[in-house]
Amino acid sequence: MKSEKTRSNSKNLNLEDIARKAGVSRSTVSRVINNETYVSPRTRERVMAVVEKEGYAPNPAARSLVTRRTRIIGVVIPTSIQVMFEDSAYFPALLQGVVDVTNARDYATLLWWGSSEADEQTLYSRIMQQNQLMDGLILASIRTNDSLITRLMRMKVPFVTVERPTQFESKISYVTVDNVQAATHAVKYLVKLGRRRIATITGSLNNPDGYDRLIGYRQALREAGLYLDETMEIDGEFRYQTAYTVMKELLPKQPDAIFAGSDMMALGAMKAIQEAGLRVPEDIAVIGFDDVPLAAQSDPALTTVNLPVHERGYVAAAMLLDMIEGKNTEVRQVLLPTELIVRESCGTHLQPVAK
Amino acid sequence: MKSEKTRSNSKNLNLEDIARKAGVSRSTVSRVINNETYVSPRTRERVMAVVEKEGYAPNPAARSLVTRRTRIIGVVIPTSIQVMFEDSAYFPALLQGVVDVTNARDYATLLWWGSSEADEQTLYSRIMQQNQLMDGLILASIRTNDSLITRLMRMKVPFVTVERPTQFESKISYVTVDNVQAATHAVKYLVKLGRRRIATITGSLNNPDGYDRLIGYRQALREAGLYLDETMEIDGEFRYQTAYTVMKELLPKQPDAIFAGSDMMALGAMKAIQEAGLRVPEDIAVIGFDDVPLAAQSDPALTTVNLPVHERGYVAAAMLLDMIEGKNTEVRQVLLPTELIVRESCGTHLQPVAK
DNA sequence: CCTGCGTCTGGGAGCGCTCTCATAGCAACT
DNA sequence: AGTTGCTATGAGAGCGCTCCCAGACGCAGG
Repeated sequence: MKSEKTRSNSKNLNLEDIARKAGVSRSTVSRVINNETYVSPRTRERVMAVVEKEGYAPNPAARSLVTRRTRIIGVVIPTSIQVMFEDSAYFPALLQGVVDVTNARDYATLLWWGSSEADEQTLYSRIMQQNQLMDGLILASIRTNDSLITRLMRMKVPFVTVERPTQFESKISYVTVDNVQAATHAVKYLVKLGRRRIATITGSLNNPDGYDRLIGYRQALREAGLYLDETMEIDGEFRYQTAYTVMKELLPKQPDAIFAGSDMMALGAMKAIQEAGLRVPEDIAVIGFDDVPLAAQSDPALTTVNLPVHERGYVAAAMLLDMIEGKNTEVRQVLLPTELIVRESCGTHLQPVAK
Repeated sequence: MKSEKTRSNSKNLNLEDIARKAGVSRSTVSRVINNETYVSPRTRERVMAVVEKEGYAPNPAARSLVTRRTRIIGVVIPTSIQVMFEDSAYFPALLQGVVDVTNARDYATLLWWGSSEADEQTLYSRIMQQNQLMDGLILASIRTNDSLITRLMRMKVPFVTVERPTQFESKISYVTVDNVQAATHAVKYLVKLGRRRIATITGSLNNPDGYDRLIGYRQALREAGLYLDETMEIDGEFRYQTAYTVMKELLPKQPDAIFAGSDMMALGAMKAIQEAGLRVPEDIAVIGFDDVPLAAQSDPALTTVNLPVHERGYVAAAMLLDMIEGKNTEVRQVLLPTELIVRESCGTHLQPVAK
């Protein structure tokens, strides 16, 4: 009995194998699978039949070795999710927006997500090491003055951020919401309802979203001719627990309204207010930011600013793919519209103080 | 003036370039960057100096073309997140567990996440097309009788599921929680508190988690000698809104306890109960499943079953990488422990009915 | 008949790595 | 001096694709 090696039946065929089976050359098969012109209909049909029968798929490594394209984009989220946005659905919604685009345009999405343990710089080193693996990057929650940004610019890796950059702003493509304008609008709404002692619990100020919302708050007070009191601005780190704690410190100052930089912080603040025996909105109005699903279900239901998070990911991904494919090479900055969602936590129905 | 082409200064160097600069051969540089033996310390040092100075990183496509390894794993989540788990943090936590492992072991994570529009089969076709791009897969929320599973098995692509498979169970490696046992334990707890008319709002029954929890519920009633009433088992689809609706239909049957297949459903049920003027837990006890962050903040705080979601992803990823690296080739099944978290929604403090 | 010009096909080079094999150098034994 | 064994290095082939170029073929016009 001849010793015949039993080869793995799952062995992947290559172009040459398909060419042989179809009685054509490697080049012709390549033309067919890349849907190029200059192939006769008869040949094309014959090749396709073999390709489908054998379940052939081109080897992506070989392909991208020569094309220098991978059809993969990376999404970078440095902080472990719990730290940054707790139980809100921000990153899932953002990611959903991204994959809706990459799915439709036949790209794959590589997730660069920080671990609780590992530090950001390690993650960034790995990303730079692997930069040839990706055609471009979407950056979320990244400090713009980080060396990653400069390295990416130097290596000419296409990227889009989903926050306003704090550096190189004119050279970086980004998509965000007009935080300043939205915050101003929200605070003016409080003013219009008759509130005068409006405090704010801010998100982390090294995050552009958090920072810009504070700027918007100040601008509204200024335009309303109200006194700016720095002790009425407290950092809540985007966290429920922190907001709960700082709200208690805020109570002795007797604010009549709280503008929170996120819904989770608004809910934390509301809990502290209610535990102190005060009523929302009668004693203190609370307004949030984000419009998380939970906001509609709290008691009282939270008045907040709705952000198009899904769209943020969607637009960023679309912009990135356009850059990669050379459809739109110039730098673009997109500000998505926000919407004030009026519910109960500011007492829209009862107007506590006459204007 | 000589016309001199300005070449991109971001051109990636290759092994040969580094070799020339270090005065050694391609092979030697390869040995150094792969940390192989048989390189003299002097040479290694000299090469490393050049590598670092030039910021050289090997081309992943070229490398995996010959090694047939990519150091990339895929995570497959077919349904768009909103459909399946609403605002709970299930998938983020699962993903966090996965990336904690891949980060530590220097793998990259490719996200195959369904779009709302695109159907699952399209996604699965793309995955199969790209199977050479990944060393293995983690499958979440996939119907085990799907053709994807059989194709993966035929192509000998290593994979691990994070639910109990409904088919080929003995041939598939998976990691999940002991849903049956956990549900039995939870329902027995209700029995011990004196509840006798215990209804259940189940998750989707084509999901193994949802199905097994129902099985556990029935088993507990049987063991307690209680009557099994099929009209007391209603599908809540894992959704807050659906649970809210079906709970209203359940009220006329006068249950004294609800075992919900998820926390979100428990909260939906609680809302319906309270809106009907009944009290939780005095009139109806409610017990959930998942221990989402929100469960601790509801009123009353929800008694529920804590699942190690992060660990589920963590263990699955670790198992997959072991399979890929040939450290552990045999099929393994892991059941992670659960924990009953007693809060207020079952009235632990007040024991409404004497035993 | 040749030439020109489209359409279609095949062969060869080369992308940047790894891996096998050959070989040089050197020390320690016969 | 020859042999052995180990360390250290280099050369060559080849992974599976794309892309460039050469050439075959058919058909028009001179």
